Amino acid sequence: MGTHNQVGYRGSQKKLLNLKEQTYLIIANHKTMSRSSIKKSLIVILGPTASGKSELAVKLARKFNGEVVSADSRQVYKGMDIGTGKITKKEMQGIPHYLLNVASPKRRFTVVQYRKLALKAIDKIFKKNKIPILCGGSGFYIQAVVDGIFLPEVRPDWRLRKELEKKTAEELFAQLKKLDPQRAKTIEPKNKRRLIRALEIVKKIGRVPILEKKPLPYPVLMIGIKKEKKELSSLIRERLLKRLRKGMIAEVKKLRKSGLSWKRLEEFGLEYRWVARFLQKKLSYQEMLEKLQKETEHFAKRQLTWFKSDERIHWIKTYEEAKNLVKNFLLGRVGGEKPSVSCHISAK
RNA sequence: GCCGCGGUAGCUCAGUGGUAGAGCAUAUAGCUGAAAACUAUAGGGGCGUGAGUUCGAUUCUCACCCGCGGCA
Repeated sequence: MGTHNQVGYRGSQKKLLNLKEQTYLIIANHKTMSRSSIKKSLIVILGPTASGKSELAVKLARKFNGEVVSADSRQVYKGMDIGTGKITKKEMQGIPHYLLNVASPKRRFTVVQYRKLALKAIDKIFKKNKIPILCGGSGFYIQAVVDGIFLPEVRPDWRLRKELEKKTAEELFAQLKKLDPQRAKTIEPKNKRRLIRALEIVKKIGRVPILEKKPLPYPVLMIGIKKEKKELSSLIRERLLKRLRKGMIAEVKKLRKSGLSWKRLEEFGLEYRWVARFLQKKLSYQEMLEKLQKETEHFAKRQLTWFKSDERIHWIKTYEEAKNLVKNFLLGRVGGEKPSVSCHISAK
């Protein structure tokens, strides 16, 4: 858990905020919300899968002169469209979208790359005097941008990882404990993937540095789409059937043909994992449907677990609510009871 | 009707003469360069029914009930 609080951020941010608020007040007074006077700020749309994030983002972008930056760890890949529910040209309604199709599925894309590209995109949008809308369901990616997590400059070493993969979690944990007891204290002792990464860092730079965070220097409004569990489950079902009708299985076949291994498809999870298993005749069509439904519901639950602890998020049910939030946010008086910006960890 | 196999957690099944386990499901949580990935925690069972053997039976014996397969 985040025990290492950076109280320092709070203070400096507050100062920043006050300055901003004043600016906004002036704008509000003059009732001149013209493009050129909009100050830097970021809107984040998040929520569980199938909750309707993309649509909301486009609507808000049209209303408030914004552009969308995707925060989806799978939509960054080219050729993965139907299975990831990537927005279509038509659905974009002329609103530019960034961070879609920026990577080849043959290579592994990571948060660090995402963060760099996303910040670049956001900057580009600011230069056009527009409002960036970060939209997606990958909590880690959103956090990387908004809280500015700084991960150690150690690139993945796949050869080393393959070596370490052979060991058991117990062995890896023991090794880490010896080399970096500090990190060993907080790591999940049975999570091989994390243990391997930690050792990778240790072997390169001695120890895993304490996580650094540098929140964005401008206000952020986080909006979460709230859905009842039952409704979400039926949304997932409908969407799944729609994807199949649109040719999701053919898409996976095509990816396979383009040279992706079954193992790689497995890694993508959900639609790609289960369609791949179906294509390998490891289960029936019906079983695939059932599995996919369940797994997607689980995924949605995991997403909510991730977002739940973040008190900055304003949970909404309708477009109207979102619209009002954004309006007030841009006027500098967003939800008085809730700080629009606060340090993620200190909120815990 | 006869023969065989089976009846254990919501489901699929392990298992033992000293009152039970796994996977999945359900609920909950974590997350330091794979995050749709990866990892963990919890609840839940008169072991088909009745009798017998035994200090003790879910485990052995018998009868019965139910399911599946074969023979008639």
